Amino acid sequence: MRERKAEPTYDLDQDWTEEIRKNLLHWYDQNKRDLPWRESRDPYRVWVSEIMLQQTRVDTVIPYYQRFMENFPTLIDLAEADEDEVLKYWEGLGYYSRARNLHAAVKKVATVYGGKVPEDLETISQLKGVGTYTAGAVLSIAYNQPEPAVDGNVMRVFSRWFAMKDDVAKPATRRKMEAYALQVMCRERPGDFNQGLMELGALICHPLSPVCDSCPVNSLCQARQQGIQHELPVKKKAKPPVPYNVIFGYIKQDGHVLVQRRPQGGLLAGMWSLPTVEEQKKGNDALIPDLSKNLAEAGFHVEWGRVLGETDHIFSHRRWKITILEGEALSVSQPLPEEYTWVTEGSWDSLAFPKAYHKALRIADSRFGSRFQGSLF
DNA sequence: TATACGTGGGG
DNA sequence: TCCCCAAGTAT
Repeated sequence: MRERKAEPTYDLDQDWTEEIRKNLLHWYDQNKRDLPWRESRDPYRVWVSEIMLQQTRVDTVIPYYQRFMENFPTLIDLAEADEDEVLKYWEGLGYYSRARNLHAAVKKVATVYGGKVPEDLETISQLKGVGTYTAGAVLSIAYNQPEPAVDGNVMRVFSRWFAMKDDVAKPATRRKMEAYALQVMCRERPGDFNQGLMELGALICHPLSPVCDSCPVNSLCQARQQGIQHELPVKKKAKPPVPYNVIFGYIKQDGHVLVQRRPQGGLLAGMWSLPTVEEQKKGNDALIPDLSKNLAEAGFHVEWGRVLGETDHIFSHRRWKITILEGEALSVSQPLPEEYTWVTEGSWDSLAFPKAYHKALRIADSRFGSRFQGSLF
């Protein structure tokens, strides 16, 4: 067992605790949604769903989860897959490190743990991409262990139940919430209790307009009693995205387009792209020599042509103002550097591209009138 | 501890 | 258009 750090304990009123468990579980039994990952308690299936659901809406995840499970029905299937295939099934979901970490972790489980997802907190927490929340979620849902699984929903619910004004953006606040969660936890039904908390946050205890009239525990909620449910949770505002000028090179030769795998770390790590340069201050024109230089260092000499179009793409932390520039490869590196490859124009769905590049490829396709038909998008 | 890391939906 | 948000983790 992992040693929990010495967190303060909160001696909650016993009657309050029992009533909240009873009301929450009863409400969950009556109102829980039919979701694909609730059809079994297979630890692998629970695990995949929890990774996909990180910072991602349920409605967005459902089709991805179904496609993923049809193609990788068991942990061994996923462990034996190529990383490019895994990324292809993650294409468009975002936070792509989740997919690479999950794949690496599943391979470790297959080889080191005999294909069985670890059942103890210490071991499962060492797997890539499995943090405090995911460890608690898998252990409670799949293995019925009384571990807290405190996500954004649970923090919102708790901040209201206990009228807490701690900033939920701070890691220390979540640790405090986990201490509360351990106190309130239903030891008989840990998985349902954790899911009930999250379901309440998702269906009733909304961020902006909580439906307190429909809440099964409204009489037990301190924020409601004080009429401050709309003021909670307290959360520090995020910084706005930083604008960047970006150029995508759409470089052709003999009906093929040059594409490049992005580096293994950082933004869109490991995904395919068009050759790209980005800069905060330079204008787009000033960026062209940088792109030429990058390509020359890889052995490509390019003559630039028309601007094919422009588009914007907003990440959580930066905003790309993209110019798509047509180019013709005059001379080509032999052999082709590892991170580059040629794709037949229009056949983009053989590789996994993030959304920003899908936008650009769609613009280029509309220019050239090719009949691009992506299989997923 | 604060920041990087995607994307899409809704008010 | 803008802002907030959504089942977090790694560093």
